[in-house]
Amino acid sequence: MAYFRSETQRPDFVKLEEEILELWDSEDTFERSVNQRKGGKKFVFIEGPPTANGLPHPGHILTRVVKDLVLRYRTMQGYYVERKAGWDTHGLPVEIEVEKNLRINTKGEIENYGIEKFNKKCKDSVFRYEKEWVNATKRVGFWIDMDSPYITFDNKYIESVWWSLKEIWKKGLLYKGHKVVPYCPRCETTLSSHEVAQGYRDVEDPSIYVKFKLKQPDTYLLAWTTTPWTLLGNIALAVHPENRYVKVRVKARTKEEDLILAESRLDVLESEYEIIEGYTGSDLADLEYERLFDFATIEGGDSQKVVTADFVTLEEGTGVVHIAPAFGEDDYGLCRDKKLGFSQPVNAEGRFTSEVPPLEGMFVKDADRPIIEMLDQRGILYKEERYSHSYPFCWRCGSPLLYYARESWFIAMKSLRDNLIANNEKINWYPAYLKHGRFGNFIDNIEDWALSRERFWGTPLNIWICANCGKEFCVGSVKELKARAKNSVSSDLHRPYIDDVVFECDDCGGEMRRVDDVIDCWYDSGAAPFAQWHYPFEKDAFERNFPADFITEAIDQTRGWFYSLLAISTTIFDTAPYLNVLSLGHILDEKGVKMSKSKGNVVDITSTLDKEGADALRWYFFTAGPLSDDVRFTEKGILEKQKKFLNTLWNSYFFFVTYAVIDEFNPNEKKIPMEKRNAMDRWIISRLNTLTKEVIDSIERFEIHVAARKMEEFVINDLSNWYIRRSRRRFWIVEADFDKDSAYITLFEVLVSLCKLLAPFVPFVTEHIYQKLVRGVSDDVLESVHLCDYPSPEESFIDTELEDSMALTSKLVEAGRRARADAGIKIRQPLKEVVVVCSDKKRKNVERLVGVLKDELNVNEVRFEDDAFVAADAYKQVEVDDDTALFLDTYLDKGLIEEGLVRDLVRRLQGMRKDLDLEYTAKIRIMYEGDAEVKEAIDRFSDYIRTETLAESIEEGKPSESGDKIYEKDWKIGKKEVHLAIKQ
RNA sequence: GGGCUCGUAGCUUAGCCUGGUUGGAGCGCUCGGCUGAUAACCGAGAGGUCUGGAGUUCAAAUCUCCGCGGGCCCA
Repeated sequence: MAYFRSETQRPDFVKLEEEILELWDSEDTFERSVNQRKGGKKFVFIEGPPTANGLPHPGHILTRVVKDLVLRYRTMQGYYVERKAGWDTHGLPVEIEVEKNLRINTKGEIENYGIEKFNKKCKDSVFRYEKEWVNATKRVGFWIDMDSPYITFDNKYIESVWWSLKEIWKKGLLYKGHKVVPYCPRCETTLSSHEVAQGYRDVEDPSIYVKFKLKQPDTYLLAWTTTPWTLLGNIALAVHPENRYVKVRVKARTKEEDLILAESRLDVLESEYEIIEGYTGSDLADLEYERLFDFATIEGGDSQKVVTADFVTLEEGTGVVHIAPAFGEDDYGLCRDKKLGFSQPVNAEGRFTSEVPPLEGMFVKDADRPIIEMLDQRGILYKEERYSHSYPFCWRCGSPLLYYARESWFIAMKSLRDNLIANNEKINWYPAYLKHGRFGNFIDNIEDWALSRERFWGTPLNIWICANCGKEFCVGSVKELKARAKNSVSSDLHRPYIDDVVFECDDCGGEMRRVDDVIDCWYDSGAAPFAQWHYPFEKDAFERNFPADFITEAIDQTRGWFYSLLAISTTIFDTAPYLNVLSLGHILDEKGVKMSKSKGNVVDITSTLDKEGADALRWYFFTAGPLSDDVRFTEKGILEKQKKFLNTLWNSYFFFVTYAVIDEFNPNEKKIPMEKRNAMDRWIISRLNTLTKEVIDSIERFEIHVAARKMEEFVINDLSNWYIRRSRRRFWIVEADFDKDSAYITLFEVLVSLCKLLAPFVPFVTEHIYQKLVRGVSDDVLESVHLCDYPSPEESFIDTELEDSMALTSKLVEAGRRARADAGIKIRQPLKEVVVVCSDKKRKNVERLVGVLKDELNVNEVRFEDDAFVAADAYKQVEVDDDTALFLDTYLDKGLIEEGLVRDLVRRLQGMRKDLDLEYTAKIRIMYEGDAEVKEAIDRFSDYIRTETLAESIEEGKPSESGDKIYEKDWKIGKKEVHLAIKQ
């Protein structure tokens, strides 16, 4: 009885994968792989939650298979690896999708439509592509628990987020300030940076040089701006502290006047000038000037003075920069740092308020012209030009965006800078340069986190303020909310329900109402380490799972999720929330350009999965290069992986099964100790164990591509093209044989180990092979390769000397083939001998593998000599390396020629067998016609020919009949003509 | 505009950290060979201004600086 089932030679990998998916489903293999490790060491992973309101693209697939690889690997190593899926569900992108569908644009329109209905639509929309995500996730083999995922819009999740915000609030780190944001005055919406980036266009704007009068007669600071309307909000003028500035005397319309500007910007002056004085920027600090427009009220500090700022450049303008904190982020930050005042003469629609009577109600961009005219009339416009630059416009409606200070809530991250830096030190970054590079630089210069969003669909900001006395209160739980509420509390914590909840002020008895804002959805996902477990309302799961051992996402998350996790964890727990972070590159199209919807070059991953399958795709990603590098996506590349690697692996397995079936080989009955196996066997086992070591080392360093490439080389070169090719004949022996058993048991062991090694990388084909090789054959074994332990190297099986010997032998084989090619003698022609001239040490190494050398070079003898060897004329010499040379005896005697002829005949006969597609074990009868030399050779070697071709007889002559059972062919071998016939 | 990162044969890439034999592979191409697991394999060959330039050095793909191009983040 056969122990193995025969196998198809050309697998349909896609079908195979679908069958494996069904197997895993029906046997709960994933759940069991996790649960059987319960009680073992923990390996904690956090899923960075994707948003399911768009289809998964190739980049998502990459992160999913990398996560899967690492988690399967750790699981097989015995770790208990829980894997909770997560969904990111809040935020502006979701709202924008819904707005598009409703064909509305502005906040006003949303309010008219109804926040309740709007948020319901948002909630429905976030799982629009859930099915596609779940399918893709399963299809590529990412094992993660999608049945009980964390969802950021869940009440429990929100409650945990509220708890954390209250912790921050209690520490006094949550405060209200202003944030300058890109703002569309028409849509009345702030835009995310991603949206802003979409809308840059080159435009021409007025650029004006304005004279700010100092408190000395006829002396002015000359400033430059491309947004005249912002002059109404001017608070200060900035100069660079170290730059050179000069006072120059110029002729104005009627009189002379003095202007101050940067020395290197003097060429902006249009008239003759005379330099009066020079200063550095810091000399100018604190100079006071007269207010340009005396309209808007200024609150909260000084104004109309010169300050220094490092961001002032000398590439354009005058080196004197007009500062309006309401309209520029740098400006706002500078005024805050220098404790200057603030003025906001523009309303939410981008129109001047009643504080500016001459311009009241006018849209700011339309006010540029009247403002320039006003300045000109007052004689303080030095000159006007046009200026081309790129400026952001609203991607929806095309309005120019305004940078605009809005009230906003902040987390005081700047005050925690040292803690962030210290906690970052606890994290291993892959690649390492991110730690002190991009990420380190970012937190070195960290700014406070603008947390609030004036929007609808998000976690409501849990702060209530007393309308009467201004007292703040932050709610930290649902229980607290209910306890404080004067009215009933909805079971849904979202807007608009939460907006109706009012408290009574402890201090004055006034009515406390919630601020209108929701929070940044980056805070939601950054809270995942605890919010996914509903901490602290439920404690166990979080305490087991913090901090995480591992997270991975693409490089763009450096300032996104990687940061928000660290920021929140630092404010609340003052520790790092993850210990290892692997940053991945992006997927580019085949030209090396990023994939984007607008370019239309996004590859449809499902078609790849339907054609080449998940293993080929995974293997392509894992071998393409360092995971931290961008990778070009080409279908050709994936197909090549399937052909080269998967097919070779398959064929190695197929070869084994084919002969194991014929021989009824049973691995359970044969135990052959390593020392009794031949050198070839010990070599491949040694290589396998060396490989195991290298693979583990590489995975531990997250050098996934190194591990994968080493395995690929092993499969193709060592196993398939060397071990199996060299060992083939051992499997062909018909009768029971010790050496044959050694070969079987060795190949079997290698294949099974290899499956385990490869299982985290290509989980489908390895599972299939395991099922056929192990599960179907032996009782009492684990039901899945993914339930097995990951191999660990068996040091006693590693024989580096033997590996070196084989490497040298292989070099000698190559050299011998070169010599044959030089001499024009084909390999099929046997030769008398080859002489190897080398050191004693090498000789000893090669001697144990001399059979391999003889076989590969088709020579009858291998002889070793020292340097003194002098070759006869017939010897062809080739160099092997520095101290090794090889001499091939090219002399052919009659016997050798006959042998060669016979080899040629056998080769033709084997070809004919293949033409007939005969079973490997089918017997044949041979008839031939040829000259006397052919007959003589065949007579002499007839035993050999019959063994090789499984012939029962070999006769001279032509078959008398013809038909299906007879196959005849004329051959030309060298100069001889031979007729061959095969009878079945 | 700023920061970070990548750029090696037609394509995919090793080597770069720690400078030093004629810069290795694979795919594709040409020629020859081999072939009863393999759309495989083996040998020879063509194909490289190692993105451009400058510098450091006895010596640079490798270290430094300045460009160019791709990518990411931020303005």
